[in-house]
Amino acid sequence: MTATDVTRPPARLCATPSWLITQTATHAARLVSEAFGTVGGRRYHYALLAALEEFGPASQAELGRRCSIDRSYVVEAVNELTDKGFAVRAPDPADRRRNIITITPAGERELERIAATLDVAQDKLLAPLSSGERKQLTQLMARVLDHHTHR
Amino acid sequence: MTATDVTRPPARLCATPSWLITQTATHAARLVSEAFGTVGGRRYHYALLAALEEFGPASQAELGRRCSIDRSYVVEAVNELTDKGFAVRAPDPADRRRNIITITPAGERELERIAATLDVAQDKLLAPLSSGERKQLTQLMARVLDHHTHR
DNA sequence: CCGATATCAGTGTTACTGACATTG
DNA sequence: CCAATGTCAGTACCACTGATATCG
Repeated sequence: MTATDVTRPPARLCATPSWLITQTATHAARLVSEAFGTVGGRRYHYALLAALEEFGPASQAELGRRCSIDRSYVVEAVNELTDKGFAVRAPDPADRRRNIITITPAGERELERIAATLDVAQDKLLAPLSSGERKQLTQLMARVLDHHTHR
Repeated sequence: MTATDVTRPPARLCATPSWLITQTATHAARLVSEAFGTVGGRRYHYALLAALEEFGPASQAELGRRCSIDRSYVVEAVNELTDKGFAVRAPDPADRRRNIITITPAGERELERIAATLDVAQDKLLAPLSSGERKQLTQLMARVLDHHTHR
């Protein structure tokens, strides 16, 4: 029995989804950071590169909406991507407020490299769950998230 | 169809549990903060009060272990709880390194008040899920979290 | 001497807010 | 005039690290 487990959390917390989710998110963020090593790998790079690859060139505002990243942070992340040669920033001739961001071949290779690294981290994160349970969890979370991003 | 939905996230992200979890955690934290209003209500207060109520008086180190709160943050949170009269801090005569934290009657009332407020937030958070699905999600998350807190 | 405790100071990430100039 | 865009400065929350003094 674990009746005397000094690390056992209060029952109220274990029954509170928001606590479970925020706690697990902390572990998830740590696992992902560790997977990237301390070398630069921002978590946002993956999201932005994935959006660029799937939907093609886009403005910074569109990238922010798709990836739920604040505009001010998109600026920094795109700076880093262009610094490393993973994306190109160019003014949009049709709308001079916008920048058009385009992924480069090096960026596509980086995307696949990050994806492989991330896969390992997902496996560690969901280690105690079976394949079917992982799919269940993913689908439930996707529905919750979709509900909140569509207001 | 939502084929032209400008807010649709990349498919890669929707299939990445760590992204789903961290994104949902952000929404959860926002909902909980809103529920507490801007009036003081740290998220930690609930965890600490719940631990004190369930396990009785405890040292700050024990509270930190049970609630997964860093020692340095336990100090601040306990300061706030004692300032508001929700807990009492007293030196442990049996071990003079320790402080013994005890919940007060006002703290127990506050705990119930926060619990009711939190219930509403949980309902908003999991709005798109049925009762059975909410239980499923909660149990899956609890197993993942348990795995990582027990190393 | 080692380990645990409480405290404090400081850092890094990230969400958010507000301001601003430019453009549609 | 209003809305959107890109940029920047600043704030808040919180996880984490390290230092320190005290005590078992």
